[in-house]
Amino acid sequence: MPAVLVERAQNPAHGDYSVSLPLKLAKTLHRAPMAIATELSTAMALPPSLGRIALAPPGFINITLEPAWLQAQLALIAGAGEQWGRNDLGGSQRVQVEFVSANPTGPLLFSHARGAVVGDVAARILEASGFDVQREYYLNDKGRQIRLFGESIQARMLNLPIPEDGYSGEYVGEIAARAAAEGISPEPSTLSELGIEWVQRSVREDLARLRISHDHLFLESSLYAGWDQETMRKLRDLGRIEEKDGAVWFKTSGEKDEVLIKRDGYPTYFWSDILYHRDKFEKRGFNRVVDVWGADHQGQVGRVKEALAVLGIEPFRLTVLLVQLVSVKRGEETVRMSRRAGVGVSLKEMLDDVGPDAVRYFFLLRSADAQMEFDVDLARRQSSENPVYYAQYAHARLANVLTFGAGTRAEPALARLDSEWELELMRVMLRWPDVVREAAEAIEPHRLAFFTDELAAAIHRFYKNCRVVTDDAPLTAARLLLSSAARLTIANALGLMGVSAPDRM
RNA sequence: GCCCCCUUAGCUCAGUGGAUCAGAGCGGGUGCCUUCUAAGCACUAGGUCGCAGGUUCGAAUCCUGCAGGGGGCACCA
Repeated sequence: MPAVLVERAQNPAHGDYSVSLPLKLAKTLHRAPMAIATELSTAMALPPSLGRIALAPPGFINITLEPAWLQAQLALIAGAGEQWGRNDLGGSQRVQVEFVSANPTGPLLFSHARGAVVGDVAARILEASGFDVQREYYLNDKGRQIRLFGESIQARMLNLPIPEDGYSGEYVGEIAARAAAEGISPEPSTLSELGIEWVQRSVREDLARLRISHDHLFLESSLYAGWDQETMRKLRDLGRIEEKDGAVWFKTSGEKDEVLIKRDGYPTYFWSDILYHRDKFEKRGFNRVVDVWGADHQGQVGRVKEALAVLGIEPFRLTVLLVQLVSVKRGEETVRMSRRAGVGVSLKEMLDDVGPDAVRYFFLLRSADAQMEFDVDLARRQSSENPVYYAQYAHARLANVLTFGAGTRAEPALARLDSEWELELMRVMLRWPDVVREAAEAIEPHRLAFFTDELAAAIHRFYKNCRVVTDDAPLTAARLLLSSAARLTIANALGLMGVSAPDRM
């Protein structure tokens, strides 16, 4: 028995909803699809006030919503306020979204911002869908990179050569200068602490400008206060641990095993990942966890999930969003961001250049799993070509007209909202709750941006073709109600994306 | 060699089983401001949806193979 019963009609000419079940049942029932459609449609007993049913070959049942029903929704939408579009998919399940989590050895690059925006909006979507969400930042505050970071600062303080694979950015000099000014002794461990503090402040500032903040900071070092030994014992009991060549290995079910603790005594990132994720599920009891990682970490997904399975945690509870690379296009020049190569544009620079709204909206106009090119010249333009302004302008126009018509006192003549533009606008905005729910189910933030763009188009067409404030008070009142519902819808959509919805532009 | 993502209009990208679905934005072309913001609207693009097979009543959408781009496959992070 096919599961999907009612879906959105793909073509507006076919109505609002479409049922293709007859086509799916035809084979198993050995009956003509149209005959099944006829039978099903009579059994559906759709209230006539809601919509009407039509059959279409080769076996579709189409449902078209009645204008009166659409019109009656406006007051409900306008009255729902911030609740409009929210759903209860999550049923208060606890879900953690972990994102950004870059090594604390340097300021954020623009490429980090993509994951930051995707993670933040994923969190917002899940919140709007009834999940109890925690935003977590994971801080790698131990390990080789941290030691190198401290040594690099020390080298700058003492005018020594920077160690091999060390950090050479300008900010390292700034940190060294500050340490010197405060009379801090040039010990690498002290200096790395100071450096992390400095970097974290910079990261928080950049993220704040992007309207992102986390609920919880998790220190990697906290995993090594007993939890590591406890987990190691458990894996040992499960027969998954082997000591070989001076290192500690995790025995996988596949060809090659994985090192957990290196010969030099340092843990691998894999080991930290295991401890960290076990902590999330077992110690802190999250029902689900969403991690936002760069695409270059793709290879770790499988082995982390395998380790979770070994520890008795169903792997499906962990969703890893792999965010693909970003390149930055300025004029004719394209810069590919690469962490390895150490080239890249800083987030701060881009925020200064194009502002948070454009950064957020542009990232959301691409699905996370597609590599993207960020067109700086387009994002920077304070004019019509810029998609951000298109959506914000739709909101500003409605806000303006609502102010302009605020004195209207009349019973809205809802039935007169019957032009193609008015009905189209109602149909688009009524999709909003489905968009939120589907974005939550798929964890695909970009769906919000594509919906917003469609909604903005419907708003602009309505505005162009239907004068709102006129001498005709009942019609004016009706159109103001429509404007109010539409303004609320696009405000909520922009709000879920963390993009501002200005009243004036 | 193996694994993951991508390959759709000049450019950047949506759409991942359904019926005029071959789309949007940008760029290019042409119209539209005496009335609530023209940061807008209306027309205008002929792209074998990388290629070849397969499954299906039906494939951009699923399967297989191949090609191209990117990312992984370390006792690196």
